[in-house]
Amino acid sequence: MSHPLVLNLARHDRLTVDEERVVEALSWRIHEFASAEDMVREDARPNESCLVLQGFAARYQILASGKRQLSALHVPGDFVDLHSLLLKVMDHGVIALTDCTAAFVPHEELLRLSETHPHLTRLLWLSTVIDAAIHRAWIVAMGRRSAISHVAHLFCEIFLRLEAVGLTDRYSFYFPLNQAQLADMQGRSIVHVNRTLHFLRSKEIMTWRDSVVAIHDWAGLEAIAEFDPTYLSLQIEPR
Amino acid sequence: MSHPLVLNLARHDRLTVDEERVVEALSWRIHEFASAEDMVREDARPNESCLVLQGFAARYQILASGKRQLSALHVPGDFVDLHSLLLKVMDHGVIALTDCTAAFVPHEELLRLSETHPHLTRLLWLSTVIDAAIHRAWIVAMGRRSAISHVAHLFCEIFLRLEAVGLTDRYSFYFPLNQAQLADMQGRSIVHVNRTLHFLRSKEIMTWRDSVVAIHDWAGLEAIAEFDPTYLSLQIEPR
DNA sequence: CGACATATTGATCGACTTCAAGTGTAGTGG
DNA sequence: CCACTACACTTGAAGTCGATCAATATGTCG
Repeated sequence: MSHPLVLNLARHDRLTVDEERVVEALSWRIHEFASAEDMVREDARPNESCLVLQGFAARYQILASGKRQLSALHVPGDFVDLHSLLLKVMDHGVIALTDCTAAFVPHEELLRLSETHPHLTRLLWLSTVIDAAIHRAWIVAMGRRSAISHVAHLFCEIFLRLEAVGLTDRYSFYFPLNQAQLADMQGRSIVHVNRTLHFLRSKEIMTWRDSVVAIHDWAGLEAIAEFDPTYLSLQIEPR
Repeated sequence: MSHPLVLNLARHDRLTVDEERVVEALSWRIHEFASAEDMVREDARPNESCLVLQGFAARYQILASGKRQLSALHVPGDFVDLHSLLLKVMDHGVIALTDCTAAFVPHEELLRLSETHPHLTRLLWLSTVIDAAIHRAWIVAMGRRSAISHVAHLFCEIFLRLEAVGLTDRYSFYFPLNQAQLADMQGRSIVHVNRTLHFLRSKEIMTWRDSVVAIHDWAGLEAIAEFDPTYLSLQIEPR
């Protein structure tokens, strides 16, 4: 069984045996978080970066009014907090949306790796660039898609990302979030998210009950979302 | 006079003389674009990356309905299309919002640089990570700020980014875009952007006439935007 | 006839109005 | 925590009006 980060990077380009060893030799510190706990705090200056092993996490910011916006959702295998390696100061927080297990690695070791392993470095770089591509897809969805198309787009994305890490079962997957968390991803009210879910259910496109999402009409969902998976970079290429 | 990319990178960390030489030795190809021309096309697989020398550019996506959303604004000095180096396929297009001059550098040379100059590589990586941080700020603004706060936030950001490259004059700057382009950044209609600008004008906070933005009450603008410049990473630090 | 000034036209943009649709707030009950 | 209702507010769509500017046409004068 390979290390989760090896599996993550190997989804975009082949790794050499040496590169796999280097990743596995990093000193990973495992830590568990309860749902709603901060994994990384906003404005902090972390000296390690974290990877999600189990559970769902999200990047977030809170406004003075108390309103919260999630700017990214992270699933098992994602190297969530690689950004802090270079940003130094967190512009956002990372929160556990469910109980989570995370692995932390010291920035110092990642810096050393960047001095000696250019190809591995580019793959780490890639993972932050994919984060940015996903951010852009969210911006487009928030700005120009209807509420229904937006939520459909999000479920298309989540499905493909979970499928890539083997966490789907045909067209359904375990998704133990609540509608308030989904509303904070969409930048809409809970009531309105509820309305859009009601619509998708009534059209027999998808359901979400007891923490399980079941997509009954993938083609229909994709069509409503005008979904194009290019931005997820789910192909192996020399990088 | 240093190369624009040297100036860009040196805003976040010191460069050695050797590093400056390496950047300047890259084979830059200069190209001019008329307003509304594509600098990089969506779905393309570019083999070079481009930097904005003059003018304003933006990342964008177009939906089937014809609606357009800009996911980033780029000002002179920005290494806009570094993302394509690792993404390979463009998930978005880059368009000139005004007449623009851009400099292109082959991916091949950037790859070679990444093999030999780890510190420079990290600074290039940083520039993409800052793009991501700006994307997050936009997501938060689109999702949870009022239309007025959103537009105020955008003008705070643009002001600081232009100030960093010496393109401001006290609290005013040349900004030759139109309200339709601003609407496509905000994900709102032209009419509503017009309403928000009217509000800011009526409160004597800022004006935008004849392609010149003048901020009359910076503190007021910052307050409406709840602006925190952390995400722009405008400090020099070892990275 | 050419040189120059004055209209006409069309395109673009900003400002504004009206009305309809989308969305949020507050509250209920399961 | 989900589902739903009622009502108010925010925002969008469509359209009008006026200002500006460039390109073209027209007119006047030497």
